Amino acid sequence: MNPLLYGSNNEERIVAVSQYGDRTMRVFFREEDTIRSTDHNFFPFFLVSDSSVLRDFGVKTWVKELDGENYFRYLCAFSSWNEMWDAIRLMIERTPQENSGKIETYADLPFLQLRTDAVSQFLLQSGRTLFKGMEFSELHRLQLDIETYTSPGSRFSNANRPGDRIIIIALSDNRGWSYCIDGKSKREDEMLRELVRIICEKDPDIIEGHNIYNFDLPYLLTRCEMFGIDFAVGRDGTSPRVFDSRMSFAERYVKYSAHEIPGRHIIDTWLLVQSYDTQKRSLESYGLKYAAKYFGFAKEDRIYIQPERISWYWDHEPDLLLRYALDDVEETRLLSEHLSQSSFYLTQMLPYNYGAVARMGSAAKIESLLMREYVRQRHSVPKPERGAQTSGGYADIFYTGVLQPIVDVDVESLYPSIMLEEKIAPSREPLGVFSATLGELTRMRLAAKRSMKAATSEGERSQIDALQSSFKILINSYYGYLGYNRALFNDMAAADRVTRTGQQILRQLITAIGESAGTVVEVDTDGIYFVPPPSVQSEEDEERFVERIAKILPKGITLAIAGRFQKMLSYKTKNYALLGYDNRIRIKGSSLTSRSIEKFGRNFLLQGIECLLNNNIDGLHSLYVNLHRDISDHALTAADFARTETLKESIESYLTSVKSGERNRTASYEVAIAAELEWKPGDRVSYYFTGSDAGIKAFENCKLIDAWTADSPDENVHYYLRRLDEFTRKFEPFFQPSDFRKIFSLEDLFGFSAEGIHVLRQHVAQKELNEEEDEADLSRPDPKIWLEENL
DNA sequence: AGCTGTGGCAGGGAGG
DNA sequence: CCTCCCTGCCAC
Repeated sequence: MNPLLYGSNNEERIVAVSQYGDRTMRVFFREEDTIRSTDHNFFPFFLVSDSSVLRDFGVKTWVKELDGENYFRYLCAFSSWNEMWDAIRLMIERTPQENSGKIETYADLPFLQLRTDAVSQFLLQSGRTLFKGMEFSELHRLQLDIETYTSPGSRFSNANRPGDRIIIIALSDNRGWSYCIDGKSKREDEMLRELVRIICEKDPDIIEGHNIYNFDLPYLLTRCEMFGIDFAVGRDGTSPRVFDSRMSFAERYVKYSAHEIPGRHIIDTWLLVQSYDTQKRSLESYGLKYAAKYFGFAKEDRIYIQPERISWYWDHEPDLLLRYALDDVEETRLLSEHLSQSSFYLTQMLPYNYGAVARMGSAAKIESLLMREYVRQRHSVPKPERGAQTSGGYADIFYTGVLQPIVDVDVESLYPSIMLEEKIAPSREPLGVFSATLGELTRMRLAAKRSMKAATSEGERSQIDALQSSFKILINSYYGYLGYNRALFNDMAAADRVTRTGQQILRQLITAIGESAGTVVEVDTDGIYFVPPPSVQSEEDEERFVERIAKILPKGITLAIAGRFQKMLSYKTKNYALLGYDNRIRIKGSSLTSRSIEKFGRNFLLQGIECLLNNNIDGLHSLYVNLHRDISDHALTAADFARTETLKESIESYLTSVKSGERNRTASYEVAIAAELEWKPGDRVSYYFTGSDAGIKAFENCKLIDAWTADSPDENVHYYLRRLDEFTRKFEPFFQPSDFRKIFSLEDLFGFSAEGIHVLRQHVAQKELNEEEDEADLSRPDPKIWLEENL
């Protein structure tokens, strides 16, 4: 049976499994020797927090009390697979709710715990919960947003402070209905009761909100508790279950309070926006208003009210605030429509419900596919392998400067293709589910892409696109799963084989392009930017050229043109700018564009790069002179020179690691502590530097951005002029030293002449393939650089 | 109660 | 000055 389609017919489908009431059921893996010998390590067994759960079901169990740190009190194991299977079936019949959880090993116990919602790892839930065979448009989605009153003098709203309260509850759905519960005509307890009534009557499948986990739901629950109201919005009449959770987005993670409403699913567009941004990296903030504008969902006549002015508007212009709140829920609906569809379609393939899938990382998704099949075939599963990958993608730069024209070629789905062609899979995965599902997902994605071409309406297109992108997300995670040190089926050596093969393929392509008289400028993992040979003129020529190069590739690996550009400014590895044929400039890399770079610096770099790409040396000079003057004259505002950084640690863990000398004090944390901000890891803080000389200690001379006033500007001019110098130095590789000094000097505008100044193109010596620890190499001061003719 | 990976650049603190 | 180490941010 196709593991991806498991449970897609009614015979195979198993209804939701979980604990009942406050009785919790957990799944454990037990060391093989206790039950049955096998070539693998673990069998699944149950752990229950209350053994009477199983006794109630008449299951014969072996119960042992644990002591010490383990917070579960009882263990139960089964003497045979059939007994366990019977127990699962019984539970299924008797327990209608859902669960959630995770995996953890206990070093001192022969158990591997699946703290995850016991059985959702193993078994499919009801068709309605997994939305098998349904379309996104069939869901009933309700959007919710609350506005709160903040007592004077406070910076943040707080559900526990006297005077703070809910003033508006804005609601809408995807069937054209919208409504405001208005605190002018109702008491707050009446508002809350009305909300519970409306949710139960409307009976939506999904409840959506922007930052609903961390703000709206906790606030609502706190207020309900104060009024003694049961927030019973579950389909079974129960109130939400709350637990702390965290979601990781590439290098950072955010904490949030997950809520589960029985029978419904919660979608937090704040999390979805961040998840989207880990791939695109183009959002400046994750706020609703910014995100709605970014995606083009903001109406022209949309009302904007600064968060700190909400209470004022409530007192003076409540009607405007009502419109504002309705605009919020509408934007939430549109955002969610755009960002949650792929999770919806993924749900149909995974043994998790929609709300869980939207919160889950990709490794957990892959593992659930594997686990489901292993349990179905009643096969034991391995323990995670310790260790780490040793290799990654190949990245290199061959030229700096302005080059043209540019073709960008990508090896399509490099790592997945390698895994399929070279048959790379976890070594401890005898059932072959890894390769089978990867192959099947790839096949389904190609089929979806083909049918997209035949789609007639825009709605159909976007639906198929969501489907194929949900395949893509999973497919691209298979490689990451191999190297994940907590994955049950991980295989570090296999992960290394994948990346090494990828590196080889890239090097082959680089050689082939060079031998065909193309000029490779920059490469990274699976893509190459190069200048085609002079004989290649038209777009068709380029296509033929790429086709010819692609002939050297192994079977199953395909090359495609990912983009064509007028010019490229190549700066450093993973740092470059592109000038498209649409005259748009795209800047890549943390040293040229980064959210932690001050706004004035980002603008300076952007405009400077624009000048370089257009060979406008005069413009570059005046850009520098003007900015230098503005900084000196205090003509910038706090928004221009503020630095915004993410606080990745909690205050406790920051202070602990500073105390133990593990890390140094940092301005961002110090400023947050000094201002008594209450932050969660993942929150961002904006600050600026004060003091009167450039050699300040940053963490001792910083203030929150709010502390700055135009009347008494106390930003450290010397520091920011030094920053400007740091930004200009990024242009150093593009000019002769004397030209560089001329351009970035305060010489009078009319005295400056760009004559004779050219943008340099330099060849950068390629990194050694095998870094041999050889004396000669170490003594060499710098990579060899050849100066070449400018363009 | 949860978490996919490596490679690369920049900036700051601390100590030589 | 310089180097080391760390964190943050980004490309893929």
